[in-house]
Amino acid sequence: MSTIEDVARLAGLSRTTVSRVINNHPYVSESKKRVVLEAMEELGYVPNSSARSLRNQKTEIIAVFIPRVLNPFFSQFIETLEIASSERNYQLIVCQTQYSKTKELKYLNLLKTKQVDGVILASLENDWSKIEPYMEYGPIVLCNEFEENAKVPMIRLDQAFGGYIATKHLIEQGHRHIAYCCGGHRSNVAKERERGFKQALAEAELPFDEKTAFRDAFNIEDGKRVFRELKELEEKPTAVFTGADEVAAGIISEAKKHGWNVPEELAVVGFDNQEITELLDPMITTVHQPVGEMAKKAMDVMIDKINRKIYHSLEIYQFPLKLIVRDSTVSKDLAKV
Amino acid sequence: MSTIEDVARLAGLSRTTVSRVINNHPYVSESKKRVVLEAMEELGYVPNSSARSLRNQKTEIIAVFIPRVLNPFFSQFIETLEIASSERNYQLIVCQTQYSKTKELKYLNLLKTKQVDGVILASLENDWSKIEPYMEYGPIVLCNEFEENAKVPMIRLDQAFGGYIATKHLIEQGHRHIAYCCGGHRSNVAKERERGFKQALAEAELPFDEKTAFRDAFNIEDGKRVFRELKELEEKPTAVFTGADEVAAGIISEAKKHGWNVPEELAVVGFDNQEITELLDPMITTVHQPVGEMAKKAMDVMIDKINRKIYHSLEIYQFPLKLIVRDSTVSKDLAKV
DNA sequence: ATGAAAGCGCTAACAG
DNA sequence: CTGTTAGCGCTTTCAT
Repeated sequence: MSTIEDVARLAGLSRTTVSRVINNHPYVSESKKRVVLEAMEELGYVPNSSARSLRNQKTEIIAVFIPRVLNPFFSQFIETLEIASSERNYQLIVCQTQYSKTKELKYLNLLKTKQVDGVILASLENDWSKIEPYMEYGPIVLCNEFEENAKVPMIRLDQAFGGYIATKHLIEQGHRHIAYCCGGHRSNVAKERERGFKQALAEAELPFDEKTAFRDAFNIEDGKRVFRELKELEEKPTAVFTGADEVAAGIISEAKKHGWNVPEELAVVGFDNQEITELLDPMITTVHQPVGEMAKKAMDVMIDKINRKIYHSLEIYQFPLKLIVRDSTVSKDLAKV
Repeated sequence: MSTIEDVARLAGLSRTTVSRVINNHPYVSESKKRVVLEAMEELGYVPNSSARSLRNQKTEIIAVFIPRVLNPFFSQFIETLEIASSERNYQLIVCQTQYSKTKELKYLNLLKTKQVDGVILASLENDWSKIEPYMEYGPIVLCNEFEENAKVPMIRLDQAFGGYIATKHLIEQGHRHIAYCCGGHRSNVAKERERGFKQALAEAELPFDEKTAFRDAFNIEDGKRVFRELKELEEKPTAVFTGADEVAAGIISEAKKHGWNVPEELAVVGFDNQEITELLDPMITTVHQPVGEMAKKAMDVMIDKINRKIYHSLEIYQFPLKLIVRDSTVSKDLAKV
């Protein structure tokens, strides 16, 4: 492993000059620059990043917190975020909190130990009061998940609107009793969706039925379970709003297995617009979230915070959601009439 | 940000002693140890990891190369790998090569610049001769993807066996003309599967039909395209072997849209045993891969290489594959008879 | 059992 | 335009 010293010696110059060449500083004559470049080439020299990090107090690494990668929403998020970070010459450390407060706190030490320059939180397990103190050590940006009274940049989606348009669509299809099925008790994302859901009901003067409200549905299996509970109910809903396409897919798949017709006997809306929505029969009506744009924005904001070194600043960037109507809410036969 | 110096001063001791306490070295009296611990606590001291990395020539970070996270096989891989690394107190940097040679090479510089302690390659774009030189700078471990004549640890799955059992199963169902549909021309994983596929055909004295061989199918869209090409053929196959559940799902979905019955008119086997295999109707017959075990083993081997500092060592760890028979190859009606 | 001092590889005042 | 020098925060000989 050759060092800057070796390069300097071979080039017959000082470390400073070599450093200047590496960092593209001005005031280096073309001739010496060439000599340095040749020496670097000959030695296969590359600057040691630990040394740079120590000296510059900057690692060029960003950590992103998510519950888990396997959740397609988060895979998609990570996919774009990694591309965005790579384009900006940052590396991305992925931290899976697995919905655990302890893990989240443990990973936050990356900021304290200066192993990363900043943290993008796409999920939130602890109370904000537990997180906030870490901002002394570096920028934290909230993305997707958010917190009403935190003074940090937040990149969010208009979840209330998402809940609203999906529910309104179901009401327009004539449904009067719509089950609510989302994930995360503490999650503000879920709370906002619920708010939108309730608003749509209220506007149509429909009551919210707590007996058909599920707040712990995250995956396919949960969806299947929800359907099984639903079908045992006295007063069965005719439609269900879900907070994830996987949950919707689970409900639909289980419903079909029990001989129910979707959407005729049970209409289902998903959330996220994942690939499976076009794979199932019926194809799933869902709410599209601009995950990629959100990820890119989060990365830009993060890098801005790192450069300006101002961490406590309330900035809100909100992206719109869009309803995508497919067959799980609108009968194909009906359409033909 | 307090440093080891601050702690030493507050404790009225030397940096050396503080360092010994941090690293749990022997020869520190209990009393002084307590004093140091208290001082650390009071200052909220945490060792700076850049300084440690520089001094110890170790970052405790591992990079993993995959084409992209969105591919469910790789999401699953990353999910387990991240958990495994976290358990061993390593951080994981995710690098998406996006099937690009240039990107792969660019990311390999992480090893050269000492930003990571090692690289786990789960995909491979460049010729091994381009990769091998980087082993001068740190360990490279091959996982999933492999290379016949590389002298490195390889953690692999018995892909030839996977191709073999899936194909044999189709033959046992009476199929005589089976399409081959996999991804990656250069990939040894794909080549091995093809070898297994051909072996099964050979044993049944069936010919391999190059006209129904697709070697560029990776996702749902590709699957749909493959079906559309298949159905225009003069001599249509009655079954198709695929290298990914997404591809299988695409084929099945498109086949159903065109009014074909699966498996009666076209039987389909997937690969990976992803969640969607149980979601579609028919549920997809597939080959289960022990991704989690592979990931864990890769992490263990990597850490062993880092600690022993021996990089060029040919070690092969192979995990078995398993056929999971569902409805996309065996008619449900037939089963009832 | 504890401390003084050197040095990991790099960058940036400062001086010239 | 170039070089000298100090120091980022830590660990580890080598003394004592």
